Amino acid sequence: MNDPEVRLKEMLQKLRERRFRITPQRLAVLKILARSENHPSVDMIYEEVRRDFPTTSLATIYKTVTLLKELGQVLELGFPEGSNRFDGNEPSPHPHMICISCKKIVDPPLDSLSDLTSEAAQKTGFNIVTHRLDFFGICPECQGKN
Amino acid sequence: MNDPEVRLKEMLQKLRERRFRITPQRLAVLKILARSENHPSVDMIYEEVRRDFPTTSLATIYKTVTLLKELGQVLELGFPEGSNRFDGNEPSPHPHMICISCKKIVDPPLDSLSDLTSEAAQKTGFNIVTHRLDFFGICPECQGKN
DNA sequence: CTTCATGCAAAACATTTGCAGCTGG
DNA sequence: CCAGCTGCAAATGTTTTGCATGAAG
Repeated sequence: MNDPEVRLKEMLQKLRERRFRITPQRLAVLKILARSENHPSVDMIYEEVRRDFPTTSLATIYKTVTLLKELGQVLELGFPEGSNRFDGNEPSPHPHMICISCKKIVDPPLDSLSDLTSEAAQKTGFNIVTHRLDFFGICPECQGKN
Repeated sequence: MNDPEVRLKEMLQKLRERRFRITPQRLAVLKILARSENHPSVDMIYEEVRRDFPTTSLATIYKTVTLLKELGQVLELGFPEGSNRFDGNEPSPHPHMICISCKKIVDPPLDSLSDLTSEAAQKTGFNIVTHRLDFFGICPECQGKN
């Protein structure tokens, strides 16, 4: 896991570079994303920010994560059947393990897909920009619960 | 590519096994999915079915693809930012190359991910049920168009 | 004939957008 | 100060659902 303090500084740096304002609401979102291991959804972030800033709106959370995504400071994992999840601690593409029971998302320690990516590019002629790899299954905790 | 005729027969077989009715609308959808190489969206299927059965509703297409998915006869590729795409010709999980410009989806000839899957399972303790691997980039045709 | 499928319209749901008023720098 | 942000509510777009009518077997 990356150092949350460092990640927070990097995020703030990117915002300042592009002359975006650091509002209390934004700072709260950044902090949550910088340290999160649990790949929060917009709703989870919203609930947490609300504890400190009860008037915050969902739209602001959406706007903030969208902005951070455009700055390359957060990785969005979109799901059609539910709300999207975000990784601000490690914003580069990497594989995810998703528990279909409790919806937990963890990062497996796997080697990169660079070989597979170049093979795919070479065989299809595509110019590959990014990728996404998700494994779906039952996490150890949920296996016990049956 | 699998033989569309064979795929169609397999699909019909599965429907009959479970005593689902073969309606003209369903048959039209099955045919499109069995032979499609282009991973059609519900809307694309809808437009095509409408040519033969102009009164068909979108809801019926949704119901049919959902049914086929439950029978394991179609693979759904869900996308949060747009409409989902379906592969009825090869319903098992496999990698996809997605053009971010023209939205075309093709199957690259890549070896399976079984090694990576077992490594991920072993390292995390997950019981892996399925997976999804997408590469996003620009297809050869769209590269020319700049 | 009886059960299941169709087609329509309304509902559901996450996300986006328009805009008036507020505020960071 | 004032450009850019917030918060509200309304809009969006895809997919789902309820229900009366129609057709498969």
